[in-house]
Amino acid sequence: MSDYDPQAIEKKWQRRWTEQRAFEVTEEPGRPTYYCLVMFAYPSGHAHVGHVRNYMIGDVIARMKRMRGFNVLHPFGWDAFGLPAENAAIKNKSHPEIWTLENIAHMKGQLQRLGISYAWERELATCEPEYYRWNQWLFLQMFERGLAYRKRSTVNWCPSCATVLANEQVVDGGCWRCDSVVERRDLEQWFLRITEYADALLDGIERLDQWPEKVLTMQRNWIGRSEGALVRFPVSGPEAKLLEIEVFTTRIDTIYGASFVLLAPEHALVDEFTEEADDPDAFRERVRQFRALDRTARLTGAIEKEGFDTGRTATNPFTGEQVPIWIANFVLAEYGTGAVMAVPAHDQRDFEFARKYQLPVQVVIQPAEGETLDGSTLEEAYAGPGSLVHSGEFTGRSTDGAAREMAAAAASRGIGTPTVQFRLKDWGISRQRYWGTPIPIIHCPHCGLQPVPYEDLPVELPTAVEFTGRGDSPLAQMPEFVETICPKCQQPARRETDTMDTFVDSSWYFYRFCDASNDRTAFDPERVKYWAPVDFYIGGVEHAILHLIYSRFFCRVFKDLGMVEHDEPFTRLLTQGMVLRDGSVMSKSKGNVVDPDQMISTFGADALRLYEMFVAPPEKEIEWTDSGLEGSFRFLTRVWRLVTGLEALVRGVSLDTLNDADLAVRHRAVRRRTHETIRRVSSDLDPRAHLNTAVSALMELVNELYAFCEAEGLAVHTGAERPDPASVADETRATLAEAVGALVLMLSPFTPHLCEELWERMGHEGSLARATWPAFEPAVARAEEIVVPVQVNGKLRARLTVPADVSEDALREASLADEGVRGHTEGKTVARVVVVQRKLVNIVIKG
RNA sequence: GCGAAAGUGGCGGAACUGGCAGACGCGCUGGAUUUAGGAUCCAGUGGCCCUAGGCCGUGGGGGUUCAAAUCCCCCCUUUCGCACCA
Repeated sequence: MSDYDPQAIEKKWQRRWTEQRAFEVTEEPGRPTYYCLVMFAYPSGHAHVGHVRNYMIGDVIARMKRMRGFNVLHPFGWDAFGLPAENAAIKNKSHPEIWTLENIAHMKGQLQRLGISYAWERELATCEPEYYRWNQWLFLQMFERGLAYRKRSTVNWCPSCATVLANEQVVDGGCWRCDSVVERRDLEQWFLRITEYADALLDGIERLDQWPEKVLTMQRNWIGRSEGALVRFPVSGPEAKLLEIEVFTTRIDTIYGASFVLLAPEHALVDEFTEEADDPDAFRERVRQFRALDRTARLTGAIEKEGFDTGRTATNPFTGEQVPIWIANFVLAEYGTGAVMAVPAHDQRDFEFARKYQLPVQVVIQPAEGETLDGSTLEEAYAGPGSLVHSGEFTGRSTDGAAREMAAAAASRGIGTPTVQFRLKDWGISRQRYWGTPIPIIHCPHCGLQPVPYEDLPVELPTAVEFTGRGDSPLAQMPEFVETICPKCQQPARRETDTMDTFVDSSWYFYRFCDASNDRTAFDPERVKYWAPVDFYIGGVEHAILHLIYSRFFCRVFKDLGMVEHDEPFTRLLTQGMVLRDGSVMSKSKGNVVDPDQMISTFGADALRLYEMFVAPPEKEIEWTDSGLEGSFRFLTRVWRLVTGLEALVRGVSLDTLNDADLAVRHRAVRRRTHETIRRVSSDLDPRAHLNTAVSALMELVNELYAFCEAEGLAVHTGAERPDPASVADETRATLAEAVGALVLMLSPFTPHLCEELWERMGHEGSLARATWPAFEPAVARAEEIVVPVQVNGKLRARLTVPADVSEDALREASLADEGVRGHTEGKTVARVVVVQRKLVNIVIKG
């Protein structure tokens, strides 16, 4: 029987933490700081045990760091703008704010029932004007610096969400949120010039040595830097019309093999050529067909490569030869210049195209070894290194360095320039929806785009809005919002009715936490300097390119504004694995969600917390199992029985008199285990963040203490009776007091309620939240005797118990003399004895 | 197709720097306690051989080494990322 009652204990301590404001923080100069952050939450309604895992990892780290003397900032907030709120409002004929605030209240309750040690006084929600006014402020700062600008462009349009998506939000041609097939639309849009920082963002990756390599690779790919050259091919035709096709190539070293030029169907010259074609209608129709091709298929390469001859030619500026100009469906208008030089011998796509349409294939690179390549017999393009052939004055050069040299040559002849291209595009932030930050711009028919004056911020979202679900922006339908006065000429003007992408909100919230209630600026740079950058950031890998690249971009903008001093916002990143059930991610639609409240009411928050930390390392996916949770609960019951059973014995016992020299072997063994556990748990938590093995070590300590108690005749293991302190030796009581104290302290980041309760029962004053992490004493942990395995030819044959300070020679002699070993060495020649001090002996024999 | 990570008992996982493979937990088996069940406690639990004892064993094959889950090469599988980016 156990009287462990998690519900009562958890309620008691949660109330006490709140009353004592145990986790609120202020700046304390001179103390080391630690900023532990979990990605804030979208208030979708209910947190499930998958979300919760993220927060628990953060809480264990935060609590541990606090006990190790750090001033820990561990805040939480809400990524509260976004489409689901609006959709729910349309469906329920309600208001997004009502839905959002209700969800926040519910989820906050869930988190509080888990006993997470947040600095709740810094809680923020991005839908509050007190927050989003600073989005507007930052937007205007960027507008002033040309980092926010407006342009007409073809954009990704999600028909279901009725809004624009950034490139980063299009996944496999579908909307990242609802999976609808993304369409193309031409719209005037606001962009943030993230490309200005493309090189800086790429270079910064090199210094992110505490980020998972996987995330860095994804960011590198996303930025997609490639060095190459722009080269102009003059179009042949009437001299009055000097047309040129500019191509981007990374392989200018193959330009002597460029035997035709390919244009994207959307290229500007295509319309020109259409008009001048022999049969403009037929030409136009073919172009139309290409342009109408499914965009997803074009982007993913899922279409057959096709093209047609424009009938025009251009001059290869290096060879002077006339090469045909074709239009090809696989050439992308949005990358480079929308035109490419085709070198079929050395590019597989061009090769397939050339073979299909019988276009010439000229080999200009010969590999150093193997057969000599021949354009007429080639079976696939050769893209490797080699030396240049048929390349005019460059013949004989190695591909190594030739590209740089030839780009320079192109530049000096005025036919091209070395250049760098990025796959990264500027970030389109306009959204034609209501529930987001209004873009603080006024369109004046006379003065053009006018920023809303800083003193008029925030531009607040009007509350009396109708949600029709019609698809156009609700704000655009509200004359009282739209109609305004131009701040410059005082004439009637119109407000911008688009709102900002919610990723703007989440790109700097970690700074706002440092100074959450500031109503004069976004944040005080001094306060951010005190806490930031974030030391440990924990969240899902799904944000590897979206949120994490935008935040790195904003960090640089703030640095240029003189508001932050660091280069990177997040020093260490941990991407936690998802919690699966029946092999798939938990979701409402699959009906496989595990509700934390239900688990809490059965087993308590502590058991849930422990289970999620113990089952696997934080980075790994885990499969939810009820029996695993039961096992964790069982362990906590064991801890409860052990500590409450010993409570009277250890209360008030001084550890000062503990001295190994006076102790029996069995007591020394317990102390050794205690300190060995302190060492292991400490390093498992920090820096390794292997929370699962830290828990294992604590379980081993508990097992050892049970065995010790049984051997000492202390009947705690059955819970049958509580020993009388007067009948137990002082050494035993002190040994147990040390062990149990360390156990409760080290377990407390995982199961804080249980440990607080036990700590109090053990007679300690004050909350564990402010207690000190146990100190590791190497001298105690060091064993006087060690067990050394002895191998013969690599096979384990004996274990020797020897003094810890045994000499190499003595160990060798003892090994050779061991009876079990001699059975294997008898009559053989010992060729060699490998002795690894304190670790192992390996005897190598022959014959 | 390219790139990265991973593959260890019935299951989740451990083994940190090349040094006792399987810690810890789940599950299972046996025992104690109990009217019974549950709970609890104790013991056992990689496979094979009848045992003492031994042999085999970290996806498969090869290699380096006194010694390999760990390092190298080839192959297989899974997961993730990228995918006509010129």
